[in-house]
Amino acid sequence: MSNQDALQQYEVSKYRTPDGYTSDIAVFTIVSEQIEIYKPSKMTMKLMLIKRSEFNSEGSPNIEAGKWALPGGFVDENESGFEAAKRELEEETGVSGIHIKHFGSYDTPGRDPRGWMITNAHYAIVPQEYLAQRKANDDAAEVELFSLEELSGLKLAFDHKDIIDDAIEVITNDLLQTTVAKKFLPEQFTYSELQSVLMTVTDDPAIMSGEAFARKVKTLPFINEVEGKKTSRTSKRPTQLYQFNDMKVVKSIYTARY
Amino acid sequence: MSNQDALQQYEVSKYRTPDGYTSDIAVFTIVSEQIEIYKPSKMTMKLMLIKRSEFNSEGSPNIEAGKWALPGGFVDENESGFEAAKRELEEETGVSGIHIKHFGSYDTPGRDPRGWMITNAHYAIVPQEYLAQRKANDDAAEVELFSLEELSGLKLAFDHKDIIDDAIEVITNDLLQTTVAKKFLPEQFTYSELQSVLMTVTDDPAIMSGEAFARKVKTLPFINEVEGKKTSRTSKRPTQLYQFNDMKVVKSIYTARY
DNA sequence: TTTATTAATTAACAATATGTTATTTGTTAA
DNA sequence: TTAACAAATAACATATTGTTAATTAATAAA
Repeated sequence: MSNQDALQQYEVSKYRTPDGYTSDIAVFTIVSEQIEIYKPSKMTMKLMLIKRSEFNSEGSPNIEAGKWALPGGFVDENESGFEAAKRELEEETGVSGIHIKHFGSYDTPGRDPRGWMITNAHYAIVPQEYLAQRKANDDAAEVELFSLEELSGLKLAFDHKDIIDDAIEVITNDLLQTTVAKKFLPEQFTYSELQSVLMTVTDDPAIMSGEAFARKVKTLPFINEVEGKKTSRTSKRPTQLYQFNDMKVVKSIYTARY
Repeated sequence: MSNQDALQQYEVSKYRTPDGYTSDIAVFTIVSEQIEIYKPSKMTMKLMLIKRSEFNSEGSPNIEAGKWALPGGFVDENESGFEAAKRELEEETGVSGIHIKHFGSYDTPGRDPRGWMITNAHYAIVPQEYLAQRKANDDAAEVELFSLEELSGLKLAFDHKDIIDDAIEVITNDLLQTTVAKKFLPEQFTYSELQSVLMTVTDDPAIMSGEAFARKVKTLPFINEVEGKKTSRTSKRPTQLYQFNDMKVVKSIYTARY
């Protein structure tokens, strides 16, 4: 019996199938407020949410209208959920080629009143300039950036509260245990800029201490000093620039210091 | 316009929906071969695969027959993909209450010749005794444990090669960066047993060195010495037992040693 | 021009932690 | 008794960290 024959006898209609397949994206950005020139910026992690409108694009009343939600939408038949997320991110922010990563599936029965709906959750990292641009382009749409603390007070659509909580945990871990921090930084950065990014998700004293961290950055095998290149972004005194190389790092909790 | 009204106007049938929604499980176990009594066992990580049969339970010819595949199956309407994975794991191994974790969604168009099929991939950790039991119960079924090296030579169904590669990467990272190693160990274990588990996925010299690792285990905040309790499983000389506490650990690559 | 200011950098050094080799211990089995 | 051997401890040179202090290179105010 060949695979062909087996295929002919397979009836797709035999099983009850989901009523919808969507992708949602938690878009994170770090907003840096440079209080004064020649000072390191104060960085804050923010999440972009949209307010669900009263009517959808076809004029029908919208489900969960008025609540804040993650951007997202239906997956087309000829694309993967990941591709759909990329497409929707571009539709929402006008940005492509940005870091985006799948981190979970949400399919609890009853999570969406419209039926058996499955969503794939992704997080994306978008530099703040892009989002500022988008906001300017489409001022009517209700799009807003919320700091992680502000999120707890919001009315959120569907099970997006759960998805967002998971997204925050995942991005926190990834920032500390992988080199994604680079997606929040310019190609070349100072130790204090890297430090500020990490401090949006950790208060580890080994990272908070300026001298220790500055010394440590020089020894990390996945970061290179850019010889002779300096900037005055963060200090009057020109400051050494660094950049990530493409080394892959996995470090165990059994060899760490505590 | 209330949510109720919106719901009434929503037509489920408007969108093309997937043809099937499944869950697959990569079942890992560590096989320990104790060569001699009073010696630490040699541990090897293995993955359980099933050989797809020629005909399915209803007597119809089976798709991808004869190839090795991850156990799994269709998600029911009234359960989540995670619950389906638990159910299927229990059907396959007779075990419940075991560590199981979702790690990815696979939905590339064309991945399954039967149509638009979405699968959620999970990994499970099952102590070898359970699998030995299962094998004994159901000797006819083609179920086999493969070491990670053996996997590369196999003919695998669908995109299970990709899923398995991802599963191995995920479990490797989790073993090193979380405390899941405990799921491969008895409640109380010796430093050399923990070391053997970790050595199935790493060759970090800081973990391989007996003296250094034994010293380090005592200082890890997420592992407690079980005062006064010893075993002779691994040595003639009674050996100190340890156990994990429930501390949650996240350690950054920026503070590790290289 | 001089001086105050400040982030970055370097220095200094005690306190910890690690890698390594050697020694001791507790037990079994010959 | 004694050999064997994993575990445990010791010993010590080396490396890393936490901390505090000093220095540097620039700007901006006086």
